[in-house]
Amino acid sequence: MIHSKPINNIDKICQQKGISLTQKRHNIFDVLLSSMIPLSAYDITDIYKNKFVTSMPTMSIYRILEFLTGSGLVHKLESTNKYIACSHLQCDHEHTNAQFLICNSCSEVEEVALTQELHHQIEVGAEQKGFKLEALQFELHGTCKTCLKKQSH
Amino acid sequence: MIHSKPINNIDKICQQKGISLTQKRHNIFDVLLSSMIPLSAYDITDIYKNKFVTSMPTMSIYRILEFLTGSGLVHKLESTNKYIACSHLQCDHEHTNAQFLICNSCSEVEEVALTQELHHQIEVGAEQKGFKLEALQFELHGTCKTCLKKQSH
DNA sequence: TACATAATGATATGATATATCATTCAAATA
DNA sequence: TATTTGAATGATATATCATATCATTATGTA
Repeated sequence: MIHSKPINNIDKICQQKGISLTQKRHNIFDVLLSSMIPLSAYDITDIYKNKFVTSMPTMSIYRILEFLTGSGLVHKLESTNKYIACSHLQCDHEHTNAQFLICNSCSEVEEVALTQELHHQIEVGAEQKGFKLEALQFELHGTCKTCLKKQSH
Repeated sequence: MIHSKPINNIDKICQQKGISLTQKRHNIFDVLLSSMIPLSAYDITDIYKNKFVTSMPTMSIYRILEFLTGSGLVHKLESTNKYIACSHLQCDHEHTNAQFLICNSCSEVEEVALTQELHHQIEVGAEQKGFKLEALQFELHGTCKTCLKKQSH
């Protein structure tokens, strides 16, 4: 179990950042926040219907996911095509350099900030090839602590 | 233009590695090798038809791509859902740690070996979280040398 | 209220991918 | 050479992920 603690002050954060969080956007964020594992837009559709009784079209969910990822509240995992709430919203630093430890066994994800040091090294490596990096997002697949323990039994 | 030089000794390499490269697998590999940019399975379907006159069902192409990626001859870019021929087949080292510089402007990709140093750092960072890494694949998005030059004009 | 703009809904369709069963090919052996 | 067997490929259906577009509704402001 590598899930991080819930975020309760999302409204305050959004107010500070000037992000307009409608009720529905808030709901989608809540669905992601309540989930132990990343969800697809269609997963969210199903969970939303159960959780909020009323249903939302998947296309609206995609739109809201786009808004939430654009605002930095949610990340999209490119390697699995799933979405996850940012677990570093409390921090005041930028989150353009995220590193995700994705467990192939239980699907849980831990979000880790990339160290300045590491980021710098990678950037310099790219620069040597004449390549200008944009935001980094590393998706590291493997096995989490809990699943490793289970396997060793 | 960051494309690497073509690989002519693919058959010899496969023989050495014990990879059974059928004509059709060879053809798919050729399509990828001839392309400056990563291709989707459906892209390959179209190109294959033109290049080899006869057509191959996309599902067969998926199967062959699975074989080729499993053999290490081809990489799948998770961030774009496209496939690319490995450009380090000549080398005798393992290619479990690849880094791709993906140009968002021209779509060309440069495959760079991850340094032992960097790999080690990342592995240790993950280990500190109790996380056991599998093969690393970093997909770095940005702008390549050529496109940067063009933009500055 | 009236207007303008942002947010959401509805519908259609495109793009990527897997599952399954049938058929063909190719190597090994009788 | 004929036969067998397993690997490779074809065909069909369908699941999954995603975007485009136009219509409608909600919200803030003059």
